[in-house]
Order: sequence, then C-alpha cells, then structure tokens
Amino acid sequence: MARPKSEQVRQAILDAAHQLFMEKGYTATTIGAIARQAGTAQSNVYVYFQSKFDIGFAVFDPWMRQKVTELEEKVGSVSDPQDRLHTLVEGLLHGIASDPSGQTMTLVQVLATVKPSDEYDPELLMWTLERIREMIGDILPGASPAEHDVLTQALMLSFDGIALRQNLRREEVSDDHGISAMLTLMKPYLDREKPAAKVAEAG
Amino acid sequence: MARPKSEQVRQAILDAAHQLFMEKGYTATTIGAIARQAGTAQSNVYVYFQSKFDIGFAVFDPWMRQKVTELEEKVGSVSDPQDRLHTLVEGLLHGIASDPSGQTMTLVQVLATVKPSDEYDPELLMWTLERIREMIGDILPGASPAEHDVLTQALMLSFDGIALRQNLRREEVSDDHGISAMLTLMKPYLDREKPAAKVAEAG
DNA sequence: TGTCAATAGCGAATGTCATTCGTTCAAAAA
DNA sequence: TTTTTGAACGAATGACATTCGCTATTGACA
Repeated sequence: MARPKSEQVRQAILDAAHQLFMEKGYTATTIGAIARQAGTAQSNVYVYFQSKFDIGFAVFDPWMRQKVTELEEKVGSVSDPQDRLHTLVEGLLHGIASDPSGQTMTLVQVLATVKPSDEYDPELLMWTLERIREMIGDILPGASPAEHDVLTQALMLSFDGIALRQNLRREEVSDDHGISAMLTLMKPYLDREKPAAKVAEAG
Repeated sequence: MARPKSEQVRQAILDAAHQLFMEKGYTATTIGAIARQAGTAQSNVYVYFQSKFDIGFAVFDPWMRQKVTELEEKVGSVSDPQDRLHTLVEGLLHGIASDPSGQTMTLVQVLATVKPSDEYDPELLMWTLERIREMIGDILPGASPAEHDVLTQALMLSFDGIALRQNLRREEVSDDHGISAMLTLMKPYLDREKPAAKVAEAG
C-alpha cells in the first residue's frame, strides 16, 4: 500500500554499485558514492537495501549466475572429454574466480566483512555447487556420484581460494600454478571408468 | 638513540590484539580496545605498528609458523605413508585452516581488507609453501618435483578456500566435504612411483 | 473526486572507527 | 648536566555506515 518502491530506483542503485565496485572495489566504495551515481539520496538507499552487505550480495548474485550459465553453455559446446574438463576448470578458476573486473573481489570483501546482523543465505553457493556437479557428471559419466561430489567440492574450494588471493592483486601471488595444479589432479579421472579412489566420504 | 621502544609494550599490544581477535574477530576489534587491554594510549599503538593491518599480520604470522612447525613434527612422527598424507592434509585443512580459535578468520579479514597503502609481504606464504612442499617430498619420494609442486599448490589453494569459508561460521557450509575431497584427489599419488599425470606446468 | 495513511525521498544528524596532531616528559648521548 | 630524540598521551580529524525527523507522493477507500 501507499507509495510503492520504484523498480527504476532499485535498478539504478544496483547499476551504480556494480560499476563502482568494479572500479574501486567493494570496501572502497561508499554508500554516498553509490547514491550520487544512482541519482538519489544517500539515506534513500536504505529504503531499498538493508545494508551495504545486502547491496554487495545483490550485485554479485546475478553476475555469478550469469557467468556460471555462460560456462555451462561453453562446456556444453565442446565434445572431447579432455577439452571439456579443461574448459570447465579453466573457465571456473581463471574466467570467474580470478575475473579481472573485480566482481570476485566483491564477493571476498563481502564475505570477509559479514557482521552477525547480516543475513547470509547460502543459496547461491548451493546453486553453484549443483551446476558444477552436473557439468562434472556430464564430463565423467563413468565416475560414481561420490566421485562427482569429490571433484565438485575440490573445485569449489579452489574457487574460494583463488578468489581470496585475487583480492591481493599481487604479481608474486599468481593463480596459474594453483589452477594448473587442480587440472592435473583431476585429469586422472578422465582416463578410467572406475578410478582407484573410492574413499570418497563426500556426499 | 633517545628513548627506545619498549619490547614489553610491543608484546602487550600483540597479546591484547591476539586475545581480542580470538574473542571478537579482527574486524570487530578496535584499536582503542587493543590499547585499553594493553594498558597504553590508543595513539601509542601507532608508535609500534604502522596500521591495524600491520597488527593483524604480526599476530597471525608467528601463530601460523608455530602451527606449521607443529604439523611438521606430527607428520614426521608417523611412519606409514598413507597415514602421513592423511595427517598432513587433515592437519593443514582441519587443524589449521578451520582452526576454531579464529586465527584463520584474522588472516581472511586482514587479507580481504588490505588497502593499497598496506604493504603485504608474501614471505609467510612462501615460507609455508616451502614447508609443505618439503613434507610432500618426504611422503612421496617417488613423485617428481613437478608433481610435488602440483600437490603443494592444490593444498595451499584449498587452505585459502577453507579459511574463507571458515569466516562465515555457518553450519550449512561445512568444510568436511572439501577436506575429504582433497584427500581423495591426492591419494592416487601414494600408489604409484610414476603417476600418470606428468602434465604439471607448475614450478 | 477528495481524504487518509503509509511510506518513498531527503538533508541533517549520530556514532563508530582508524589515523594524525601537538604537547609533554623520560632517557640516551654529549 | 644539558641537549636532543622520540615514546607516551589526550584531543582532534576525517571517513563512513546507518538512523532520524520531516516533507511529499501515491494508492486505497469513502
């Protein structure tokens, strides 16, 4: 009832935040700057979002879903299993986790500065895990579900690790070694129908 | 020359910071609180440390070295290679990365809030990498140096990933799957002298 | 078509921090 | 002793996220 929130204003705030996060990072972006860029009052931002944390997540969430969806298409368009795996790992760890536009930095800075009052919903994490498990299942139909889980978990863990390092943006701390390491660790699964390791308690 | 800095004061600040970081986390701990707890003036803290970042790192660094050293001893005391690998991965990822005292949260929050003016020195990271590579070399003498690198990089990446998630402290986001996944991925290296994967570009 | 009540929108606070300033005073060097 | 350097300190500064009190709009209802 009464005066409704404007979808335009909401989107303007998200767009402004998105652009500023890319330019300066989440921490260095102020609510005042977001409001100015969005053409509204600083205090009005709080009519649309509960907190800066909220904005950060609202910006990252659709970006991440978009990227993962694109990756699914890309992986789907490759036929050779070895190339598919390479595309998946490379795309996830290089293309998304160490994405140069800085969206991943947003995620890290958002997650690292959660306050108890911020409500973190792991739904995006679960959704992403699901997509990756599915892609891995497609690439390695011979492996067991437990093995799919193992590879999925390891990939997501690496994703988070690379994201954290990305935040440092130091030449000395390159991601390349880590990425090729994960690729190497996963490769053996391509070569067998029933891999040696059935230890997987993951599930 | 002139009045020298007091090692006592410096240590008091570090101790106070250490305790408060464990209790409330890095972000939620204020310089004022550290000073009060250390029995000195807030401004005097800046005589001993350049910034809050500096303090965070000065607290984390010796803790991490201690933990890694303990892990080396623990791994060294185990004889069976399979148990050694298990001890290493479990100790690194469970014992250190998801350490409940909150030191890892300190690391994550410190790294995630670096400002350009903060001088991050990757020396601790390099030192840790070196120790882990050495342990892996001991456990898998049959593997090539390139393979040692691969496993080291993958382990450190997982370490960072688990540390980031640890910061969320949510039941839904457990580390166990990720840890056992890494263990599973590494196990095959125990069973062969010359593993299939020689793809390792890492080095 | 007019009135009411809810609430978007806004400018000016608040409150919390890290960090800096200006001054004082202890101790090393002369 | 005297001088000089810099530790110690209380009081600013300057950034921010977030809240407050008020005004203006707009949907619902008469």
